[in-house]
Amino acid sequence: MPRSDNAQPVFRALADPTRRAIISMLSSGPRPIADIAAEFDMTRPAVAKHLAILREGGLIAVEPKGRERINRLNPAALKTAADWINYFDRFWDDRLAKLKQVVEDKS
Amino acid sequence: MPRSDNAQPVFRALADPTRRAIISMLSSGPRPIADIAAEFDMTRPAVAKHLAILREGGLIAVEPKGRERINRLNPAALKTAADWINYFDRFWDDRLAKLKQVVEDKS
DNA sequence: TTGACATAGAACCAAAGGGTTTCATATAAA
DNA sequence: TTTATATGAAACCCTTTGGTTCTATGTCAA
Repeated sequence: MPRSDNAQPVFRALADPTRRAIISMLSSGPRPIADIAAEFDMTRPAVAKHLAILREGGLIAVEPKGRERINRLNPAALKTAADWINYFDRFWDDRLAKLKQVVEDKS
Repeated sequence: MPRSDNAQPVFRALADPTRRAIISMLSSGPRPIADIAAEFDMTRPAVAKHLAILREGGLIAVEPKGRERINRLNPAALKTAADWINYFDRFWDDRLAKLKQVVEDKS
């Protein structure tokens, strides 16, 4: 029986497509806000709000660098959500397939 | 680069704690609505709305049975979200630990 | 067939969410 | 030191969300 309360900020952060896109984007490297905002069809303050929510979920960390604020992905925070979801794997059980996949990815 | 668009209904469904609790609840067996609603401090129509959103995410299926409607968990739908999240595992890489865990669980 | 039960569904409401514009502030560059 | 840049933050707006109450409908049981 997974506890979801502590997972709430993470699931909340993941619920918006823009925020998921930001996560993808930051997986290729840290970026300042304006740089991120440039990729979306919305204003910088809107993106800043999304970043704040991602921060609340622990999904990104911010490092001030001069007048910029560099946003860096913290993928480990996804584990909270992954743990919750993966608990239910046992109910449709494809553990063998998963084992296979993990082993193949490793090679 | 994970595609998140088709995952939207699932992530949306997972974003609410009540809905995650319903998922947990249904993992121990299918139930009619009133039965589910009895476990929460809210009205039955409120729970019915949550069930509708879970249905939109494909997370539950409904089978009419007489005057009841039995809600059954479809855990496979969680795979959509799991795939998206698990993609980022490579960025904090504990693949060996995961392999170990999967193997141990299997035994 | 009449009455109780399980649910659907509409109408409504307050709060949260996702966006905007505008203004303030700190740092870098001229 | 002045100016431009990167961001923070407030105020506001419309839509969505999560909840309610009330009413309607279909099915089971007397």
